[in-house]
Amino acid sequence: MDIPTKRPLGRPIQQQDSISTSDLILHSASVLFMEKGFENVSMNQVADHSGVTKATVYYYFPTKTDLFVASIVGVLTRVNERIEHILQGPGSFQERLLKISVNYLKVPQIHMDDMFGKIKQHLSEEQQNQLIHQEDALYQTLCKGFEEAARQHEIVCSDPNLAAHIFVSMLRIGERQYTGRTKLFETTEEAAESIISFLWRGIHN
Amino acid sequence: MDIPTKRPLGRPIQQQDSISTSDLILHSASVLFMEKGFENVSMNQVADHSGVTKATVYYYFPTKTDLFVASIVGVLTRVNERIEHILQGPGSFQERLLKISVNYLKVPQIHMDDMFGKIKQHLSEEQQNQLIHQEDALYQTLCKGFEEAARQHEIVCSDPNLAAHIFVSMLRIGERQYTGRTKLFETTEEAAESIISFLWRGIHN
Amino acid sequence: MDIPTKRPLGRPIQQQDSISTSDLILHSASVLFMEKGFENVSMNQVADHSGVTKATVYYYFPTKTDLFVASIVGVLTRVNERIEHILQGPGSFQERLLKISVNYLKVPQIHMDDMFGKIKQHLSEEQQNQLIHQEDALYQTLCKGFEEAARQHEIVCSDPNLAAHIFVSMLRIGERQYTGRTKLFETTEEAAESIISFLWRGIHN
Amino acid sequence: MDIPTKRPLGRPIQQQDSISTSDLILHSASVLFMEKGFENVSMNQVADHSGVTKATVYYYFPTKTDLFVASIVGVLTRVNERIEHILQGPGSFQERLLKISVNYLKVPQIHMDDMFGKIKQHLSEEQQNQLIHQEDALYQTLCKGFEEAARQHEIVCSDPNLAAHIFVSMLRIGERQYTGRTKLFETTEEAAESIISFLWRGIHN
DNA sequence: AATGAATGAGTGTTCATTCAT
DNA sequence: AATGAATGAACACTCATTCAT
Repeated sequence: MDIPTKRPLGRPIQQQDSISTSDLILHSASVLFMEKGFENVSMNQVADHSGVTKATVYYYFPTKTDLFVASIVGVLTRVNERIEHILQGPGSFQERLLKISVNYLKVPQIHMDDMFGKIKQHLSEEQQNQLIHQEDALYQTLCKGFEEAARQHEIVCSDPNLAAHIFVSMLRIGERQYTGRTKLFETTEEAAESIISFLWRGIHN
Repeated sequence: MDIPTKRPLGRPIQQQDSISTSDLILHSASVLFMEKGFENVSMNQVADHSGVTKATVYYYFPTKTDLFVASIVGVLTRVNERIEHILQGPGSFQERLLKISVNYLKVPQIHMDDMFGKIKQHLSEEQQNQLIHQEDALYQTLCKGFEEAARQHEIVCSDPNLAAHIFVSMLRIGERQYTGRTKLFETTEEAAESIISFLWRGIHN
Repeated sequence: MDIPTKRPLGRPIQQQDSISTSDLILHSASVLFMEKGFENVSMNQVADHSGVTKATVYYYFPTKTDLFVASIVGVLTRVNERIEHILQGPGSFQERLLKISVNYLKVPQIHMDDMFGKIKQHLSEEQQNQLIHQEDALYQTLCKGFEEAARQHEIVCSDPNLAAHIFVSMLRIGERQYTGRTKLFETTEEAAESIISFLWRGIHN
Repeated sequence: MDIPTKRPLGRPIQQQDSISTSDLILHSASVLFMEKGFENVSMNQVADHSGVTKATVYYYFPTKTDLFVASIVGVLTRVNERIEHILQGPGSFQERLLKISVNYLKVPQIHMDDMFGKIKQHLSEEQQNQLIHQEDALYQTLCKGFEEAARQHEIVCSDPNLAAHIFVSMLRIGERQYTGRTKLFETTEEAAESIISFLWRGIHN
């Protein structure tokens, strides 16, 4: 019988340089939500994964959807920052896009739009807006990247916003693991390269 | 108070030329599953939507996942037939692809791959295979279309399989309704055209 | 896909020397009920085990309890006949009792009285009486055996009815398989002998 | 219409010196399980009988079988203590055995072995072991009683373990209420005396 | 004689949420 | 700040039974 390390009641002594309980929960939540999706994660699971009790989770996040929104917004924010950083870095546009692709593909199931369609029903308008806003920010970052690249004549692109969306959409196929017999790509890197290469050329003759 | 037309117990009087109960359920199920996703549809909802009792649903489909698989396989099969039919029809490849896009986009949330990632956990290996097989069939149909078009020199395409996947991936952005301020497209047709046009050219200079 | 050998509708051609459907069901039922107990056997299981449909089971037995009573009465009747036959056979009383014990112990879980306590709640008075009557018959058969043996001075026994009940009760310990570390008996025969021997020292003169 | 005193949501106001909810449930459960048997008691019934909701029952006992095991182990433990206490008390062995019998017979359907056969299928190995262990403890207590009595020359008994089992087995007939016309005993006390008397003639010297 | 289709009432279990401490 | 105890509503699934064929 292993005694579960029960926290004493009351406010715990704040450990120096230990992350706050709320961040702890947020982190657990985003991991779980991204892995399993909204409906397949229970507040109990979040609590267990965080090492706190369910009531504590509720202390910080009044509802499950609040927790969901907060955790996804957090992830999107970090991804956005990462993309921005890469875009402002060195290299040709194609090289930077490749870097983004690889990074993006390594975040499991970040493709929020998939979720949104089905999860919308659970969210308040306010909560939807929060998510949409954050997602938009991400697309705008990419959009600006395409715009700048067009201005520099690195690419030809009449609708950079569309390009941004199509780019993200295409990335998704890099995740396909379950494709029956013929695996599409061997590695994340290969996937990224193929996709970028396709994006560049299209199928015209 | 509206009295719900309750069926009596026991076997109902055989109605001539009315669709079978099992097809009725299957239809309700596919509508609901595609609209809300696996977890957000309860067997009770399917039953209500079909106008039968939950027990009747279970009479035909032993588990929820069985119902899910059966209904999705049905949808995929019909979509596949439709695509095949369009591909074998008249018009340039681009025109036919456009037709497919419009059709495809009108089926709400047919994008199974999104689901799979999260739903996998609920399915037996056998059930996963069924779904994968059906999805593969669809991609193969498209793949053949790209191959043939390449042979006819309508397009240039070194990897028709990849092209098929990318095509489907791109279609997905046609569904984006919730994109905050700037709606991407006004109509399904416009979406289809923009996407096809992008697919054709890519972003190269 | 194996096609289940579906019987055609309507009355089947009566096979010569094939047992009647009703007996078939009765047999399956008694096997299942004795193995798992009343509550753990569903009408569906009985139907499957019999190779007929549930509706057919209901055609012969209007309710589950009716089927239960009929099947148990059948078993008890056969056991009673068997005991009577042994008692009227050759050998000393002790030898015949031993034979009964071994036979009895090989019928799994014939100890109806255990069941009765819990199953009573499901049975109508009439059904309870049927079972009780059949059980009584069994005890009376044994009782007469003890009486006769006392008259023949093979045993000393002031209350043969009590002796009969105690005898059956004792037999029950022969079934104990799950007794933790120390198994009580190695074989059915050993169990029967030990029990009879114990019983004897209680009824000898 | 009697308004059922509904508890409000959330943690209830701490009542001083009132038994814990978990004990309350345990008590209800053991009463019900012993009266009706495992399968005929629903979690809803346990909840109603305890005056809590089903969810509360699940708060303390994760599954029905867990509740069952916990409640039976509790009963067996208490019975064991009671027997031990009587055996260590004053009086001849026969007198003490009589006391045990009367006590034992007043606990309805404590005869676990009956249950086990049928209930096994629902229990995990671990759970079965718990039950078996507790039952064994009880038989060992009795066994030691028989051993000690033999050492004191109060009885003659070559196999005290067998004697313990047979003793318990015999007690069972004291419960027979449903024996058709001829009731075996009028009172519990009479039953106990008859059984002990019968047992004695089997172990006297 | 035997069946296929349907049902109503339950079962065990989970979950998001609430509240006194 | 954090918790333990409790709830109401739902969920997937089962079962004995009914009835037109």
